[in-house]
Amino acid sequence: MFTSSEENYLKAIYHLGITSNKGVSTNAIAKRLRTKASSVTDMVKKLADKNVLVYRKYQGVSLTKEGNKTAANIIRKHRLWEVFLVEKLNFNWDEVHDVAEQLEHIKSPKLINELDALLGFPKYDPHGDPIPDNEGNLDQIEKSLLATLTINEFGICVGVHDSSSTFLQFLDKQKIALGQEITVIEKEDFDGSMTIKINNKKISISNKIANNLYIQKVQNGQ
Amino acid sequence: MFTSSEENYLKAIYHLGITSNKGVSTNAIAKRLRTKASSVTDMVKKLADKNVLVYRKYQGVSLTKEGNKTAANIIRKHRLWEVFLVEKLNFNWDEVHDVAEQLEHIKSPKLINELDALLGFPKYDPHGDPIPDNEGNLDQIEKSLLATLTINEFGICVGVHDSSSTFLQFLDKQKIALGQEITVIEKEDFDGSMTIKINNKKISISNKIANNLYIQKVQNGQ
DNA sequence: AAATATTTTTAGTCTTGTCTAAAAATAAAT
DNA sequence: ATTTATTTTTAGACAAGACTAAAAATATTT
Repeated sequence: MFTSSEENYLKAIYHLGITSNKGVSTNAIAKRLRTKASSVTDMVKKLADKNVLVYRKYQGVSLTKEGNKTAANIIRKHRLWEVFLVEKLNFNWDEVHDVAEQLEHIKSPKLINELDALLGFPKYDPHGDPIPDNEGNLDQIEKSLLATLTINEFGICVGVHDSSSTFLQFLDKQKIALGQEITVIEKEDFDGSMTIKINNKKISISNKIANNLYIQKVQNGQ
Repeated sequence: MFTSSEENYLKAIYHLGITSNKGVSTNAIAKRLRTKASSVTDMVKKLADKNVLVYRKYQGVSLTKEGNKTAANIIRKHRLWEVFLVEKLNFNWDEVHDVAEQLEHIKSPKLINELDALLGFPKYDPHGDPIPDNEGNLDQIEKSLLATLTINEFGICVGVHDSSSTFLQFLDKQKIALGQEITVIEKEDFDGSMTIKINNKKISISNKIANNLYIQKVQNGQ
């Protein structure tokens, strides 16, 4: 069994490990958890003793098979709780994160299995992120950042890269939501902004926005 | 804001304070929390500094108004989660306690208000214990221990005194559940056991059982 | 009321998870 | 290939919350 703190480290390392295929650095973990590098070194040694990660001094860490499964399970819980909050308790998608951070540490296999059933075995959380199954597997759909689409390409908005509440609230204001069809009308070379068609309206969005929205291409895609 | 540990102390003192109108003793708290008296003294000083209880050396403690409200709120959360587990997640009433002990420490007013609404604003938990409202008030119904009923008295089973899983499982086996009508047929002076009618069957129960079942009298009662 | 038993508190220690400051290793730059 | 910069680790400290053992206060007996 792991403490909440240990679970948070595992989750952080899992997320950071997805992008880099090298070991995850001490500093990267410290930054993500808003803690100090020295604290990370301490914890990482402890987790290595517990066989959930491999640690070589100055070389960063990587999760073992067991560590990976453990981390995926925490993320599974986090995302299922997010679905619950939105679907059953009328939370908006920008309100769920902090509560789910607490709920993810509750220990009860029955609880999470029954919750999964209550929610109808969802495959994605309210931000479009996939929910790992009990074995830690998650199905990755083919999705592209909106910024990478070319003119006339279109698809369904299926996720956000940044899930900060400021970004999500911005999307709410612009009436941009998951499941909507988006077509690229125009792209500006100068600042990377683009005009898109959504809800049968044309709106202009900055490059930063386009780099934080995931689209599942419907046509012209691979 | 309080730590989980502080909350557990407040809850314990609240429960112990209901019976005794004197200060709650250090040892009583220690026993209930399965900890040592010295640990209790430490924590009690800290809580006194936070103005949730009054502490005088060697005289035990009592909750302040604020402490009482805080404790009631934790119990409110605990019992609402218990209802959720039974009503929505197919938990049996003997399985909910440990999970609710974890869930009660989750911090989110919106979460608990929405949960309350989802459950239809229940007034009692699965063991028949009343759920405090947001102000910490709880409605106490008139209930008596089955052991105190006299022959031919009858009423509805509305709660259990002991909510250990062994007792609850015993009740399941005997097909005794909340909401059922129970009539006292016979009482044995020798050992305090009694014969009762329930589900149109006569069964014999020990004094210990009768001392752990709450009945709301329907007739002959006050 | 003195003697004994019990309860409570104090004093000091331990573990977990964090921190700061300094040392050591690695990476980058001239 | 040295020097400089960055990253990482070590060493030592601290707060929270628990513990043991001893001292002090309160209760109970006789």
